[in-house]
Amino acid sequence: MQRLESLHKRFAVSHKSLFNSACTLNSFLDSTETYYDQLLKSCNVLAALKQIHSSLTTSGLITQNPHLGAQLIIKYTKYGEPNTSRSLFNNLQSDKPNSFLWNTMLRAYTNSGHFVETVELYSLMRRSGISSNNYTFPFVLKVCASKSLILNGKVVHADVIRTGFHSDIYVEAALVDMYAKCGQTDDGCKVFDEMSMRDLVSWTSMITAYEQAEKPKEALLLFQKMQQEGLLADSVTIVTVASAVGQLGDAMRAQEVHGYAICNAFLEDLCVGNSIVAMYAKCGNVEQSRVVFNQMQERDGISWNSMLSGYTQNGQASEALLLFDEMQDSGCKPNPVTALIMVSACAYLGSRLHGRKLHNFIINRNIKIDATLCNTLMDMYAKCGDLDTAECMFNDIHPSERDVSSWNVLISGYGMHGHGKKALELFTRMQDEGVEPNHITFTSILSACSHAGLIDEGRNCFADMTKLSVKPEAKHYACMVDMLGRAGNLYEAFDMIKQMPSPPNDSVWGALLLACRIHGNMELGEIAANSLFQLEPEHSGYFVLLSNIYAASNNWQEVGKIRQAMKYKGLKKPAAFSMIEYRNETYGFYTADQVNPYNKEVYEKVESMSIEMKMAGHVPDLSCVLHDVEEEDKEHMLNYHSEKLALAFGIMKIEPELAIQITKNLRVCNDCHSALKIISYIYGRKIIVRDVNRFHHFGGGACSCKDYW
DNA sequence: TTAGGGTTAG
Repeated sequence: MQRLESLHKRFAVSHKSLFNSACTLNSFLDSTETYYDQLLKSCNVLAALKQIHSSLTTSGLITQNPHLGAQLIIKYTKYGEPNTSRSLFNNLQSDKPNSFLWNTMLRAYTNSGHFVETVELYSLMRRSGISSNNYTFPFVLKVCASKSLILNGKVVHADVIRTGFHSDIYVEAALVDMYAKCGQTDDGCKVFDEMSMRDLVSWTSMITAYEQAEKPKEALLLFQKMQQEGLLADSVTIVTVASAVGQLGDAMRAQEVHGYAICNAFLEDLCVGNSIVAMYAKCGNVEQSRVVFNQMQERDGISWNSMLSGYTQNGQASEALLLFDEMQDSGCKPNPVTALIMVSACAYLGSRLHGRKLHNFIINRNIKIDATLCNTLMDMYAKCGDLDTAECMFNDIHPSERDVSSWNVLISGYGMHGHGKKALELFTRMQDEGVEPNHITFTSILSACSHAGLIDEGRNCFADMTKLSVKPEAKHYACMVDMLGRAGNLYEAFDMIKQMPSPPNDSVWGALLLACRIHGNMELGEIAANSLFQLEPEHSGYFVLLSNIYAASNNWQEVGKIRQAMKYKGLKKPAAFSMIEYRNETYGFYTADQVNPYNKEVYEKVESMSIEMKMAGHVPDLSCVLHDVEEEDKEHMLNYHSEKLALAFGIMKIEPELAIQITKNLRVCNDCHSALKIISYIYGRKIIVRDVNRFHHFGGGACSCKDYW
């Protein structure tokens, strides 16, 4: 309070000398603002402004010097009184109209986010015959850029040319930015190419334009050209360049950018640090992200969010959960973006416990649940096996507030749980309610048809795409190939790939390879695998699938060759891992796990389950063991698959009336799949398994996937 | 005596 009183005294002293000169006023206004800003955000700066305003009006100074009025206009708007600014502006300009005051009012509106008012005022300015100048255009263009008002932007561009300011470096940079943000990169490029002089900001604007248009190669090429012309980047340029490298996913270039930032001391800039963290994560080098993150002198919410999302993107959702705790310990408050990232992490993990806890956290912390967060929460529940809650949330959204993503999430939720018919019903309902399906809707519905084996319905949906002008992309073809492959129509699937308008990607060939593995087609399997080895030479999963095909036909020689190739390339099959939740705790099991706390009990149960299954007629499917070993050893290996260990744990611990839910990081093997079916029958238990592709609901000796997965 | 370029989520 004492500090506040002294401020008031200083204010009074300055106020007395205020009439002496305009210079005193400006510095006074600035100092008032700074002091109040720093000391008390809620302090009544407005009262101070009003006092000054009235003194200036009484003395008549305000009409003599336009800059005094301009200061008040800017500050009134800044402190939440745009209307007071506007009436002051109206009074002043009716007295003595000049461009400077108009520019000031435009500046006040633009910088305080009153975009509609900026556009309206500019329009009034034109009608009133006040001439615009090089200061006018950047403000208006900035609004057109941030609101994607391309039509208004073009009108302003015409005004720029008409008034002869098209060679002003500030106006040109603003034009480049406006076109870029309106998605018209080519027009922006044209302005950029025609510039007679370019400074760092012009170059950065154009580099950003390419980066925003997801053309990272062009962005980086331009960055190179800029350096060739002898310009040194600043921190803003580096942020954009880092983002472009992230889009490209080029780990080598990521190191170069990082090096450049270190050499030029840009890393001290918080934004640069954040962008480097995000860049490394997008290039798959999340360890390096963490190193940079740990080295940062200062961190804000974006730093934490970048690191959290880096872990999630790279499949290290558990690390994200740990870091989330650290974030709170450090005193950084999670924001809605943090919530979104963490909900996605829980969805990835398939952890219902963490998901629910997080949802409660979001509610308790009053984090606003907007449409996106709501949809992500629904998605999380569906992916954690709690489709009921996802449905409830969907029903709770007012019909007028359901967007296309809300429908997509639920359609895809039904799909992954094998409820194809329900997904189709929802697909029809959304259209009846006037919501247009987009490319994601079609991915969800096609995949739902595929999971449920609804071939004809799937074909119809694929045909609907053209009718609804949604262009089929590779991912849609992948769903179709998966669906046809499931039905055993391998050659029809292969024909579909050949007819694709764009080159097939890895997911398309991957779907064919999976179908070949299930139906034991070595000929097409080899074609698919060879294409995959060219497209994704480092992806171990495809090697494993092909070796599965050979193993199934006892072709151990080929299996050996693949193992050799994998060894040569340094590829390893990721360790199989299954997770189960019991009474607020999460338990994880690796294959042949020797470290879990229930080791002895679990292994005893596995052995007894194995006998029970045999008695019920289960024959171990030894083709699932890739190693060329004795039959008896193979059977032993099968028993210790991670999902079987988790299952044994679940049978022992989880109350009989509750479903046993297991999440696995890879695809469930054939033997485990039949074992799960038979166990569901013997023990009369409901077992839900989420594997890398979908959910399997086991009960009464059958699975919802109808044995295709 | 006013002006142009930036990072995180899906």
